[in-house]
Amino acid sequence: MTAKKEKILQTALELFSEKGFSATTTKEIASKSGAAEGLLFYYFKDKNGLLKELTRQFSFVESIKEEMQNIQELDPKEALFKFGHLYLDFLSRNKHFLSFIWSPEMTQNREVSREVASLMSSMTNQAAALLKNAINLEVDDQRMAAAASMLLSSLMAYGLLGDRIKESAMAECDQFIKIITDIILKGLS
Amino acid sequence: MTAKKEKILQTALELFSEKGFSATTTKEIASKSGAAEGLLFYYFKDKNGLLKELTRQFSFVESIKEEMQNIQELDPKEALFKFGHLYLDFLSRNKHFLSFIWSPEMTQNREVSREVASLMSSMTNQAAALLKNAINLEVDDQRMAAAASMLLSSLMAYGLLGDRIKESAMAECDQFIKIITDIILKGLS
Amino acid sequence: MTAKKEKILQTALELFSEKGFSATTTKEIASKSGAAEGLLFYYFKDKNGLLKELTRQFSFVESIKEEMQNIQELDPKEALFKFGHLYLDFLSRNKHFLSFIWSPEMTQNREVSREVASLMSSMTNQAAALLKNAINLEVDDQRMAAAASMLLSSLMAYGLLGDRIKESAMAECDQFIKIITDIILKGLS
Amino acid sequence: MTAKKEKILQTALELFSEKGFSATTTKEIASKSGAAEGLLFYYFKDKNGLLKELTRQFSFVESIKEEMQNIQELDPKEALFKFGHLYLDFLSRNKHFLSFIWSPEMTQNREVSREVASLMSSMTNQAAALLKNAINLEVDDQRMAAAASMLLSSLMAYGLLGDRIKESAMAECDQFIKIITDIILKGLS
DNA sequence: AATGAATGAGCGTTCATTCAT
DNA sequence: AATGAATGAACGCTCATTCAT
Repeated sequence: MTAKKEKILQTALELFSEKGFSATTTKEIASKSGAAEGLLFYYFKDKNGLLKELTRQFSFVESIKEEMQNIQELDPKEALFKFGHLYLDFLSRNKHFLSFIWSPEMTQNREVSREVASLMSSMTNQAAALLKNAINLEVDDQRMAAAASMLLSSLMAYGLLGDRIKESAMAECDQFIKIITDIILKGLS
Repeated sequence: MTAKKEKILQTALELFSEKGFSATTTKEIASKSGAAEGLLFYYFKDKNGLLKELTRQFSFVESIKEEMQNIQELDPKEALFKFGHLYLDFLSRNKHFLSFIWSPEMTQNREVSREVASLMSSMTNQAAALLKNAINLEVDDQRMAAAASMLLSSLMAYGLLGDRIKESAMAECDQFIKIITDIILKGLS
Repeated sequence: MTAKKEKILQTALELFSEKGFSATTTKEIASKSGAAEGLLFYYFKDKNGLLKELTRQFSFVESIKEEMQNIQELDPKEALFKFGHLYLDFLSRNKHFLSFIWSPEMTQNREVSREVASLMSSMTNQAAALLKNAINLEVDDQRMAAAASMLLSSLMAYGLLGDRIKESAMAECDQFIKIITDIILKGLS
Repeated sequence: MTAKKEKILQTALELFSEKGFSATTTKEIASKSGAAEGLLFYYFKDKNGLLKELTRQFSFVESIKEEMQNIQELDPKEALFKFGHLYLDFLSRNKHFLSFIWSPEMTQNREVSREVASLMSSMTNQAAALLKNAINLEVDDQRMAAAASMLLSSLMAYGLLGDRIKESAMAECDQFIKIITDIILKGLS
């Protein structure tokens, strides 16, 4: 992919995340990325095409998946901790884009919604698998699914809302992950 | 306040929540609320004025605080369950509006942010208090804060992201609340 | 209908006739008619809506129909002559618009084509009826239809192509009508 | 001339005739003719250059003049019929192109206009000559010119407007030619 | 000769906003 | 208080055209 195309995508990502989709103009994307406005349409057909490409790429940020390979070999509890860490990293790196993806104007968009749903589903499955490894007992499916969802949503709230809700008593990152995985594992047994 | 002004505000709230601020046109608000386009500007000066007026009357925030009054008198575990139920109801009722508030185009608005932070803080405190009542042991503050956050964020994910994440194994509402409070209480002890 | 709407229509008619549909810009129509560009879309939805309205009105130029009432009472041959005259007038008044209507970009347009077909069909019928009155014999349908078509197309060629083909030997208007009606009537008997 | 240049010209002629000049894009011409967009400008300088080159080679005009050579030797009435047939063929073959030539966006082009006028004039002369041969009497010039014009314009209307006017009673091609030549000849005598 | 990425003026259209009534 | 015709800046997008290769 050419450098100019890449630059347009990156600039669009920044602006959409910062101001929203409708509030970002194609002229703004073009001038900030140093390309002619026409080029944007030459590559992506229209403004929505740009968005589509962006969410497609974002879902490909299964760069986490690569590191998941190494995780499998760790001690189960450490693996869970490491997973929490990776997820939190991912969240903080894509903070703005995630809040963009969940905004009303995106929730209405079919393409985007589909990508997001598939991403979330794969994350939940991974979390459930790791939890299963970390405890020795059989746990019924509903309980397992709820536990996986708890893990992810607690991390998500911590990571995304972070600055806004951080109470005085709230633990630091590592500490927080340890506490919630501990509570969940104890709670499941 | 006249009925027409009220109607415009309500319609605007609905549309902003559903489609976002920029993606909603004044013409749409006017026609859906049965007012002439000009009236909107007569009352609120401009589109931003409408939004400002809207954020000034977060009546919905008060509504949940009131509902939570009578919880205190229940049996601790029942109180916790009831709390989860009320919160989930609140979330699903204001689903769109909450996602609107958190969208990029709104997070720049200081007034909105402050209001929401105060709501979340008060909910976390209440959750922590209810959890404390429901277990008999002393728990250290960080653990307690983490547990309260887990409870709220799990419910939030369940309520807000609902349609997007609901796995086949995911429990129904009541069942879900029971499972997560159970896990948290067991996990804390 | 407001004066401004009328002015826009008239200006559009002139410009479309002169330069064609695609080659005429909405900005040009707006500025030449003294209206804001937005007004054009307020009244007609889009550029095509303007065109549609124009052809609808044009077909209503059955103003000829009113004068056709008076024709019925004349002597048959005089009626035929008068009809030729009216038709020639109509052609010369709408010369440019007619050549516009038959241009490739309009022939592709369904709406326009339908209007034109209905106009032509009604003209042919009237011509056939008048011819029938002017001769006393029975004539078979195909011959009659061909004669009516001859009458109209001869007048059309005379009226529309006029300036371009006028041969030195070509008769003046009245004379021309007399000659061709005479030839047709003689030819039919 | 290279095959590619030829292909571009031919494709442009087709598209201009079908959709009009302004409504045809250079991109469309390029892709349909299998050439790169740039090549079009390399050969013809700009879009107008393409059009100019196109009008310079009205080969189709020559084609009909040649075909008309051998008519002279036939029996007068047969010659007249054959003439009508050739003319009608010519019209239907070049239908789109002729309507393109007559559209508002083209009538401004002097070169085109001149070429067409010369064609029409030569056709009218030939028609008059054939008519003169087919009847034995002397006919005055105006009557003769009118009759020739009737013949040509009736055929033109039949050929060009064809689809738009064809009434249920309208005769088939051969039949139509016979009827109108018959009417004209009878009408002249 | 031939390509196609890149350009930017200008297109049709939208929309917040004004204002006479 | 209430209307809706009227405005024009700015939007997303198209297109003829250029130019490095």
